[in-house]
Amino acid sequence: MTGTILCVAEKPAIAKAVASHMSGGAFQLSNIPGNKYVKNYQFTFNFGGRWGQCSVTMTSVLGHLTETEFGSHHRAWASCPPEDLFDAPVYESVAKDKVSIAQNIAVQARSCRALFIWTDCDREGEHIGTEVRKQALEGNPRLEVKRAKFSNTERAHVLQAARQPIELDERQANAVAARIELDLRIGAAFTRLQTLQLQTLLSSLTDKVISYGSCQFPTMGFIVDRYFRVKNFKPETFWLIKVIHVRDDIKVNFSWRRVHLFDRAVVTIMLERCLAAKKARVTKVNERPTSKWRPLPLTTVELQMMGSKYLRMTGQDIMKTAESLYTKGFISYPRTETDQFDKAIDLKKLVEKQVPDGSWGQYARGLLDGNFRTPRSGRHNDQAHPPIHPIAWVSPTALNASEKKVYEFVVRRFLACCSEDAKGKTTEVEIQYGEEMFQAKGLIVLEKNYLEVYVYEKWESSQQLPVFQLGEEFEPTEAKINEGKTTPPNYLTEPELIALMDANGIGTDATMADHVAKIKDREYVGTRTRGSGRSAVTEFIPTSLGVALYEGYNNIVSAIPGCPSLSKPFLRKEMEQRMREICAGTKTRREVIHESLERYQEVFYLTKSRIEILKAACQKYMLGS
DNA sequence: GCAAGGTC
Repeated sequence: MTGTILCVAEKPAIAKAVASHMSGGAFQLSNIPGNKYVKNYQFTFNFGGRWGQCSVTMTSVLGHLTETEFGSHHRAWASCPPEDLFDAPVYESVAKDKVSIAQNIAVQARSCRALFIWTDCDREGEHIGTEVRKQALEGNPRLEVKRAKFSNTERAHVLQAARQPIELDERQANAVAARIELDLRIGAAFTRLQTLQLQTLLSSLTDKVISYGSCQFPTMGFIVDRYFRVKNFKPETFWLIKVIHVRDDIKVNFSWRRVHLFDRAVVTIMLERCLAAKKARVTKVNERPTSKWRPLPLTTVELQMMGSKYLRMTGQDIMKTAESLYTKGFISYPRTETDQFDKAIDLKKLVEKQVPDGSWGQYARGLLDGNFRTPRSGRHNDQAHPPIHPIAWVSPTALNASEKKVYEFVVRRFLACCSEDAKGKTTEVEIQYGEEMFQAKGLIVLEKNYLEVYVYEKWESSQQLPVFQLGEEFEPTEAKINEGKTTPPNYLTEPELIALMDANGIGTDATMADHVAKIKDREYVGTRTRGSGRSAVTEFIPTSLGVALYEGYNNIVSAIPGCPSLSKPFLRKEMEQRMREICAGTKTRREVIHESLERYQEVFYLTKSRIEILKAACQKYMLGS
C-alpha cells in the first residue's frame, strides 16, 4: 500500500456514488464534526500506474467553500460613496457555514500524499476545485493535486476517471473568479446608489431595498418590454378571402396564401377577379408521410419551461421538487444543460425499472419488447451531467402532490425519448382561383407511438380532405371576404421568460428560477392568472416600480450612442463573452475585470449625474401608489 | 440592507 489519497467531490451525493463504485461497496463511513450532510468514506482502491493500491478518503464540500466580501471599511452603506465599491479591496474567506467542511479537508490532507478533486466538470466546478485545493494545501503543503474528469456516475466511467486524473483548468477557475468579483462590485454599487437615491424620494420606498443585479434587471426588462408592447398595441383591421368547397359532403376550407391584407378595396378587387374566373384549378396534390418527432433528452431549462406550461408550478417550485426527488435517489441530477445521452448509460435498464408502474409500466414493457429506440441527440453537452432521467421507480403513494407531478413528467419524458416518433400522413391541396393561390391541408395520425406516454403533447387528425385530381377544374361553392382585427400579444408567461433568459445567457440552469423569484420579491413584477381551468396560465406584469426603473434607465442612456441600458441583456452578454475569452486563454482575469468594470462605471457615472431622470420616472409612475 | 453562483 502506497499512502492515502484524498478525494473531494462537489456534493455529498457524488462522493457517495463515486465511493461506492471505487470501493465496490466496501467502505467505512464516518460523520464529520459540525456538518450533518458531509460524510467521509474510507476504502482502498487500485489506481494502477504510478499510484498503485492506495487507501482513499473520499469526502465532499457543499458547493462553493468561500465567499468574497468588501473589507470592514466599506461594508456599511454610509461608509463610502457607492462608486468606491468599484475599486475597494475585496477579500475571499471561508463562508461561516462552511468552516467545518474546510477544516475536514485540511485535517484529512495531513495524512495524504495526494488530492484528487472530483468537483463537477463545469466552470463553477473548476473554481470550487481551487477552493478545495487551497484548504487541502493548508493542511499539507506537500500534497500533489490532480483532478478527475467525469460527466456522469456510471461505474466504468468513474473508474476510468479515477485512473486517469488530469489537471484543474485554471482558466475556467479564473473566469469564475472574475464573475464573482464583478457581480459583487457592480451589484453592490448600483444597489446602494439607487436605493439611497430613491428611498428618500417616495414614502412607499422608504424601507425597500431596490437591488440591482446583472441578471435581475434584464429579467425584469423582458417583462416590462412585453408589457409596453401590449400597452402600446393598436389593433388594425384586415381582410381576407375565404374559399369554401363542398365535395362528398365534406366542407373544405381553403386558406389564402397572402393570409390577409390591410386594404379592403384591394381585397375586394382580388375577390372579384376570382369570381370572374369562375373556375379554380388544382395546381398541387400532395400526400406524404409525416412524423412528429419525439422530444429531446431533458435539460433543466426544458424541465422548467415544460413544467410551468403543463404542471402548473412555478420554475422555483419545480426545481425545489426536482432537487428533493434527486436527493431521495429517484431522479438524476436536475441541473444540466446536456440534451444527449452518453453511450455508456444503459437506457434499457432504466426503462425496465419503470415496468412495475400502474400508469406507464405497460408502455415501458412495450419498449423492452421491441419498441425501444435510441434517443435523439441534441446539440448541448455541459460535460458535467447527463440529461435528467429517472433513476429508480417509486410508488406514487410515497410522493407528495408536487413530487408526483414532477416525477411523472421526468419518467414520461424519458420513456418518450426512448420511443419511436409519431407517424402520420398529410394531404395538401393547392388551387389557383383567378390570380390567387389557396391551400387546404389534412392530417391523419397513423401511429401515436411516443405520444401514448407523453400525454402533454397533442397531435390529432384533422378533417379528411376529399379526393382532388391534379389539373382538375371546379367552381368553388363559396368565396367571400372575411374581416378580422390584429390582436395584441399576451403578457409574458414563465416558460417564455425562461426561454428568453436562456437565449440571452441570463443566469444558469440552477439560478434562472431564483432570479424570477427575486424580482417578484423586490416588487418589480407581479403575477396573475390568465384564463381559467385547464387553459389557465400565469403571466408576469411589471409593478409601477418595475416600469419606472426600466424607463428611467432607458432615458438615462438614450442620448448616449452605444451606451446600453441596464434593463437590457446586452451588458451581461458582453460579460459572458469575456468570461469565455478567459477560458480560451485570449484574455486574463485582470483584463476582463478591468474592461467590464469600465463598461459598468460608464453607466454608473451617467446614472449618478442624471439621477433626476430616474427620479422623474419614479414620480411619473408611482405618485399616489 | 447590496450580486450570482454553488448546494442541503
